[in-house]
Amino acid sequence: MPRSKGKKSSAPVTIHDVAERAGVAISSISRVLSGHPDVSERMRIKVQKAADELGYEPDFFAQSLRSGATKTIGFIMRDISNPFFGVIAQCCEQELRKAGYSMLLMNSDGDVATESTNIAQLRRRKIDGLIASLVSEDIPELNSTLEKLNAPVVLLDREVVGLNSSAILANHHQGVEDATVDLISRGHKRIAFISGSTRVYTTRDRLKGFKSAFKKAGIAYPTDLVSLGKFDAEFGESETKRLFTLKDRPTALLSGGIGSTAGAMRGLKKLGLVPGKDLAFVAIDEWPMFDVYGQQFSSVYRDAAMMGREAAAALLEMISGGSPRTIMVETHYIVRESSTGGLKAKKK
Amino acid sequence: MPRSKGKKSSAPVTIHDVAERAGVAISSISRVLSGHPDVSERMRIKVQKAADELGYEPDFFAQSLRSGATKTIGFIMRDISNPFFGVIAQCCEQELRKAGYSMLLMNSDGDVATESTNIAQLRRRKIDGLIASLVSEDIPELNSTLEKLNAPVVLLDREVVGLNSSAILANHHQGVEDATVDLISRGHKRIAFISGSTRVYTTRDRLKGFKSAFKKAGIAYPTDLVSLGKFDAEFGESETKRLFTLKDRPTALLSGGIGSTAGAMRGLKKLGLVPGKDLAFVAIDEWPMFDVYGQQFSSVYRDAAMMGREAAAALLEMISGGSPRTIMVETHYIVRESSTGGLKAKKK
DNA sequence: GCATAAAATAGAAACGTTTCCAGAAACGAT
DNA sequence: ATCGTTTCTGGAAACGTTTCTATTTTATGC
Repeated sequence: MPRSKGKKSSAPVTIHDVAERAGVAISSISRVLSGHPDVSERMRIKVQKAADELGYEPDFFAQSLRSGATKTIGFIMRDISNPFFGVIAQCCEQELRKAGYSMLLMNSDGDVATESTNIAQLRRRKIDGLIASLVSEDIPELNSTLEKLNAPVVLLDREVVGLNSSAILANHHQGVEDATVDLISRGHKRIAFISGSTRVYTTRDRLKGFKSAFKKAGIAYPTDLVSLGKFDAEFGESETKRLFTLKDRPTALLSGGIGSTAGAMRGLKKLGLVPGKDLAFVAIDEWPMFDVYGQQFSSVYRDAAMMGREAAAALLEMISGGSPRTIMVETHYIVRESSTGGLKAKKK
Repeated sequence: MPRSKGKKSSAPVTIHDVAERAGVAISSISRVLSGHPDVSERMRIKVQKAADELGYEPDFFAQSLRSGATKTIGFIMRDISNPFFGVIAQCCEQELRKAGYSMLLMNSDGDVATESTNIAQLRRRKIDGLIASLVSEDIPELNSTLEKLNAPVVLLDREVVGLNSSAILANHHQGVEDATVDLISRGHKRIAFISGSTRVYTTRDRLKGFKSAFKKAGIAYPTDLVSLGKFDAEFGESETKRLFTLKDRPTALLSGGIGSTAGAMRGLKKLGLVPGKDLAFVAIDEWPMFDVYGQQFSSVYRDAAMMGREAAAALLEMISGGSPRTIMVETHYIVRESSTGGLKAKKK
């Protein structure tokens, strides 16, 4: 008689309790509840009844320990408070939940060490899959770290060579190129470009679009106005201030990533420069509500919700044996007020 | 000889492997690694060495199954893509991670049924604690559902009577009252008020501040201009349109919650009404970047980051045996351009 | 009715830990 | 030396499942 007789009603009910109540073996309980085919109708009913009466809920840890599947997906982002990532996370979680998976969320704070600690933690938790927006693509031990996870991986906006993972990539260069072409056609030559680290695809692909627009126009791109470093607001702000106090100051600005854009806007404000008037301005990635704020900001738009859904879909596919694949998400240049200005009434 | 000899190098290394390598019992491994005091220096070194050499990482599920502690915190929000909740989640996760906990994130999508499914899921996963912003406070079975979790709970901006949980409450009424008093003092009487469901503390406390401002001014508050229902943008937009096309249309608007505000702003835009000119406008809760957008929006501000940190702290405290407590977070009325306008050049 | 196959069930061995218990070694005091 | 303590260690029993194997029951074909 291993377990006390209902003394504490709060003691969780286990598979043994159900077996005792139904008068059958615990293996039969397991079989019924997991939908095993070799089960008689009589048994099914008897077990179901006992389980319902006791309000039995299988213990997750015991199940996972035995079966190996944890029904848990790791999700690593630089910073979930970034609304762009927030939308991705939300859509992703919805899809995963529908499929019976739960999401373990971790912020990397943009720090390589934190990220690697997080991955280690997720490995110990035996996650069934990982969705991540990595801090950097060229960490030496990255591939082995991810492979040791022994679980499918979906990367968001990252290209890691030699890794057998799926990827959701945005076609940044197209949108940025369109925007830059437009600015050039309006007469701009001194166009500033601020984005994050070149250690990630995002920045490299945006830069590609920027350069290619200048190439098409047959003019050299302004190397002194390209500032690549970090994605955070501080960097965006200080670089904006630096660039727009240069002797030969830019007439237009493209700022990349939601953090950079926030910083750039603050910087401009402090300099007393108004987008759409004192300079032309295009934000790469939209802040929520970009469409309704008083000031109309142009942008290079991409659909975060779709990226989240696609990431979930790709991961679930791999979990059920599918092969990794790369999904390309388009970006679109959206022209609003702020694309004008900056050219001292040259045309009007 | 229960386990194969290093045939597959990818086979995870268990406590048995370490024991074998160090030539000691598995119980000793466990004792060393969990920092048990009754362990000799010689043993400690020997075990540590073997564990390091093999790169041993304890299996999380086995640990949890045996010890009962999961080092996992559930986190339920209406919608993580809401930047306000995003900031809370981010700060919360940071604090919890520092303490060795991981965060299981679930969106309730503002739906009672989904929320309850999520809680059930978290119960099966035996979480050590829950932080939640509930859909509603008056669900009949809510208390028992949460108590069955058998884990400490911290509620965000919710008051559930008879539940032994901590709560992080924002002092909404103060900020809203200040804002309303200011609007009244500027000459407004027809002030519209849009916020979410009265089934949660948030709305009720805001309404309290709104009413109390009118009481102080000695005038009746405009019951026909108070619209309480949902927190989402659709509601905010349609109600704004309805209220501002009334015969006796309001001259000012307070919109509550980040979603409502988004909707309200869209609605105003579609009506061609400009905040700060055609009406006075105060947002309750700030969107990120409120300080830099071209249009300057007044707001009732509260510190989301602090709420996140406090929530984590309160939960960790309860996990280590502390008692539940209620933390009040102040709100502040921040006056910007949009507080002006709406009064047909009455004063100038 | 009987042999044979198929279906259903029970029992027990995992899964990888922690923790309890008992025994061995070390230590000081007599 | 001997005896009690204390300190340390090994063995084994949990934790709550799933799954393998063996056994019993039922169905099938003659």
